[in-house]
Amino acid sequence: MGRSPCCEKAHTNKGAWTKEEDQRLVAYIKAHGEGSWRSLPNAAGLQRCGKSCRLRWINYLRPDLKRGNFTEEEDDLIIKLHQILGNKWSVIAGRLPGRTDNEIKNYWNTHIKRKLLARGIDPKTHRQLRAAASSPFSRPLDQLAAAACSSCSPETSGACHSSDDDCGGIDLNLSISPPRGPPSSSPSSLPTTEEA
DNA sequence: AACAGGTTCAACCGCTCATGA
DNA sequence: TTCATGAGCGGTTGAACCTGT
Repeated sequence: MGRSPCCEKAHTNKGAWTKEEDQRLVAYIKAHGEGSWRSLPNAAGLQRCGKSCRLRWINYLRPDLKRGNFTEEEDDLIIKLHQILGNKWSVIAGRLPGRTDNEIKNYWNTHIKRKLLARGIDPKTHRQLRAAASSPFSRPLDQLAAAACSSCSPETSGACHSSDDDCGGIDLNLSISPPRGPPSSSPSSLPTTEEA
């Protein structure tokens, strides 16, 4: 209703990015830095929506991305952070260097959800599901969080974590910090499309 | 070898938030 | 204070890939 489209759809490509598009985007950001996503496509000679460019850069082309499998430590950290923060993927991603919100969101939906269900834990509430209470794998996340933080009880863990408490060796300072450094920090390490 | 069903993940969509005029 | 615009976020989709039969 009166909402202007984010870009001129008639002249924008959609779907998978080509190598050439990736190269153009990387080259442009290398030269001019991130930002001004709306005007970037024109400036970079891309037939793409600015949003699409931003997403492609953040989720795939950024040089500081880790990629590859998540470690057990990352798994646990995601679960704990999700218990505290809920579906704040961007904030969770901010605590996991080299990981993106989209990647974590996908990983949660495909792997961790299932893992928690197998343990008899509701992935939404992080509470024990009744039916699976006797699962040999069950270890209520409440207990996990409480064990990680001596000052937390299952009932109070949420409130506790809003401070700068260091729980279980995990820095849970949740103040919003830029999830990523300046793009110009190491342009030479930009991935080539061959790597992608 | 061929097919069906399941899984993964890149990308899109629509909404809210932040900012500046 | 209000409105317009751009940026960012979370939910969802669908094509590609994998696995079992």
